[in-house]
Formats: sequence, C-alpha cells, structure tokens
Amino acid sequence: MITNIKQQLVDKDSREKLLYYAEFLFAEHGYDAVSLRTLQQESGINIAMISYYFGSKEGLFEAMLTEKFPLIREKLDALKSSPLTFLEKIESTIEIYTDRMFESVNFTKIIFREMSMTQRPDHNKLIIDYIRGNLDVILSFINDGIRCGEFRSVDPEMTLCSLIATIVQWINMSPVSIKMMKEKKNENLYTTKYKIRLQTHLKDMMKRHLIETY
Amino acid sequence: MITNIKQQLVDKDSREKLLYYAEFLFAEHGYDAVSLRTLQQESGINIAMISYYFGSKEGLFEAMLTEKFPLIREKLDALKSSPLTFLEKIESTIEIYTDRMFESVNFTKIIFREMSMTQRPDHNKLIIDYIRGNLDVILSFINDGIRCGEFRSVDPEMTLCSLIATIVQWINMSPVSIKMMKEKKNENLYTTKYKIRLQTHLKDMMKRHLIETY
DNA sequence: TAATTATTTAAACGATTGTTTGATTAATTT
DNA sequence: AAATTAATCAAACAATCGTTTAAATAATTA
Repeated sequence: MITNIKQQLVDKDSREKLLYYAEFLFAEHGYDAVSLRTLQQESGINIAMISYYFGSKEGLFEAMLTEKFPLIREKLDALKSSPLTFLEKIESTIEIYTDRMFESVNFTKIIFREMSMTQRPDHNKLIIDYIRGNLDVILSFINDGIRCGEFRSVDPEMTLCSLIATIVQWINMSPVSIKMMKEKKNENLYTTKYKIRLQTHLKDMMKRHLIETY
Repeated sequence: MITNIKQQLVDKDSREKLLYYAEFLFAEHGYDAVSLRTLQQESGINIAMISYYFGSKEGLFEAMLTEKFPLIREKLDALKSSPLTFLEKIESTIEIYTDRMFESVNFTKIIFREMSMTQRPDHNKLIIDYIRGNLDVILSFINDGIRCGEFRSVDPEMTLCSLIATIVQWINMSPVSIKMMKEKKNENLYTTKYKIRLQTHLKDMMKRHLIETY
C-alpha cells in the first residue's frame, strides 16, 4: 500500500516529494524528532533542496500546513445556506469531518498534536485561525438550532467539543484502540468500515443529545 | 500561581524539581523540543544531575510517567465491585476522569500526545499498557449495561471513545477553545467552573445516549 | 572527629542539528 | 546552438544536542 503511494510519487517533482514525506514523518515521529537528514534519506531528495524550496524546516512545515489543509470550509459554508434542518446540518457536518479526517489521517494527527503545545506560537497561529473558522460555523448550527427550538438547550461549546473530539481521538488513539478492538496488531483503524461505525455512532448520539423527542 | 508552585518547590530536592519542570516543559513544548540545558535553566538544577538520577533523558521521561501516573485504577476497581447501576458507574467514571485530568493537565497533554506518535515504541509501551487497563474497565461497564438491558445497544468502543475524547480534547484544544469561548486571552480553561460544565454535559449526553426511556 | 557516601559542579566529549556554500548538471529560453 | 535559468549535489559551517568526566562540596555514618 505504501509502496503504491511511493510509486505514484516517482514521477512527481522533488518539492512535492518533500511535502509528502514531511507530512508522513512528522505525523509518525513528531516535528522535532524528524531531522532533515532523515527526511533526505526517506524521500531520496537532497537536503539542500529544503532550503532551496522552503527556506527552512519551519518553512517546510508551514508550506505543508497551508498546502494540505483539507478544504472543509467550502463544504460547511454550502451547508450554512442550505434549506436543511439543523439536525441534518449536524449530520452532514459529521460526514464531512469524518470523510476529511479519514482522508488526511497524518495531517489530522499533526495539527491536533501541535495545538496542544501552547508554547509554539509559530505553529499555533496558522492552525488556530484555520480551525477556529470551521468550528465557529458548526457552533452556529448548534446555537441556531437551540434558538429556534429544534434542539434542546444543551451546552453548545461542550457539544461541539464532543463531536470533533470523538473523530480526532479515534485517529490519535489507534495504538490503544487496536488492542481494545482485539484487532490484529498491524490492522489499521482508518478503513471505511470504521469510518461508518464512527459516523453511525456520532449521528445517533448527537440526535438523542440534541432532540427532545423524536 | 506558577510562582506559588515554584515557591513550594524551593524546599524539595533536586530530583523532584527535575521531574516537576520536566513535566511542565514537556507538556508545553513537547519532549524533543525541550533540551536538557533548557531544563537546567528553568529548574536551576545542574544538567549532570539528570544522568545522575535518571541515567538519561529517556530515563527522566519514564520516571516522570511512572511516578506521576494519576491513580485512577483503584477508583475504577472500587466502582466495579459496587452495587451501583451501570449508569451510575458511568457517571462516577466521568467524575473520576474529569477530576484526575483537570488535576494533571500537563500529564494528560503529554500522554495523549505521545500516544499519537506511533513510531516511538519506548514511550508508547508504558502509556498503552497503563491506559488500556483503565479503558477495559470502563468498556466492561458499557458492555455489561447493554447485556443486562439497562443500556441501549450502542456501539461500546465508540461510546467509550466519545467519553474519554471529550475530556482529553477539552484539555488539548485550549488555545482554540479560549477564542471560541470569547474568554480573555490568558484565562485558563482548567478551572472548576469549566470542569463542572464538562461533567454536566457528559453526564447528560451519556444518559440520553445510553438509556432508552427515562 | 574521621571516614565514607551522596550530591553538585564546570568543563569537555563526540555526534547530530539546521543551514549554507560553490560547483555541477539539467532544462528552458533566446 | 548559445545563453540563461532552474535544479541538484557533496561538503562544510557553527551551534546545539545528550552524555560523561573528574574534582569539589555536603551530608551521613562509624
């Protein structure tokens, strides 16, 4: 599977290769644990190309973030101006987020890990501004749903936290979850099978949480 | 507040100081970003004391983990053999976890961050074995509750994931949450006020999720 | 009090870090 | 085909990394 992806990268240029392997290695080992020489070895691209294309390791990280940010915003904005009920908007949001996060497992790991390190303003600024915009849209779904009487008067921020957290944590907890699910050790938890279980669970839980009687 | 804690540490010995500042710095910057010379500066303890007491930086990390692991297990085991309903056991679990995690914010950040870095077997082994035991107990509450008909037939693993994830994510997302809550920038989200909001939300959500009619 | 052990220190170790250099090759433009 | 730009490379840079040393001080034991 990985070799297939590598195969796909054979024809791509060095810049893209660096971004791909940076994302992969940062996700698995953490930003600081990945030396540029490791990146050179894994990607096969000369170390000097990093400063050539990105200026620095920090520049590489920033480029990876800005160029690989999953484009969730457009989909959320489309939802915003749709004629769906607020519950349907929440259900769509669950689908959008699980889809995107399961597509971008490495990316998801990186941003939510970096977010927890409060003393790294350079990394945090980009992440916070991006994430926050999306979360504000979802929060408005919950708040408006409450205001118009469709939803119970739940705690909006905590509800949002539960929604996002469930998906993120499923992706981040994989080493523990694998043992818990009694899966074979190297089975991964990012397959469609688990994505659907996650979606089903979240939709069911959110519906009962948000709607008084149904 | 921090200076108060520092004050408390004045009389403590070097080993404890190193453990305290290691936990603090690892949580804020990440394990690899904290050099032993930074630790020396912050703690005021000579760098050679690290290998003297812990053998290595890795040894320091391991000592910090094993000596600071919040003792949740005993409380969970006590719950296990109590005459409470399964819903009450879940509610108590929520209280135990929020209490412990709010007491050990730095520690919580570190272990759930390290957990997401799959290529660090040394760090992961300790964490996984510890966490997993606790999660298995909670999972048994959910499974037994379903089996005896007290709970709906929810997805047990996903439900557990939502429960833990909500608390962990609230602790890790603080830079984003602060903006969302329109709090003053340096206000922290680890106060009793927010702990109670989190507990109330989780209990309410889990009750509606787990119980058919009530 | 003398001897022994525990703690602390500044300085140094080799290895590795991110970054840059200047020469060389490949691709593109004129 | 010649000239110009883009891409790639091995080698070197100073700075910092985790770790160790051997000497000095403090605390404890005999």
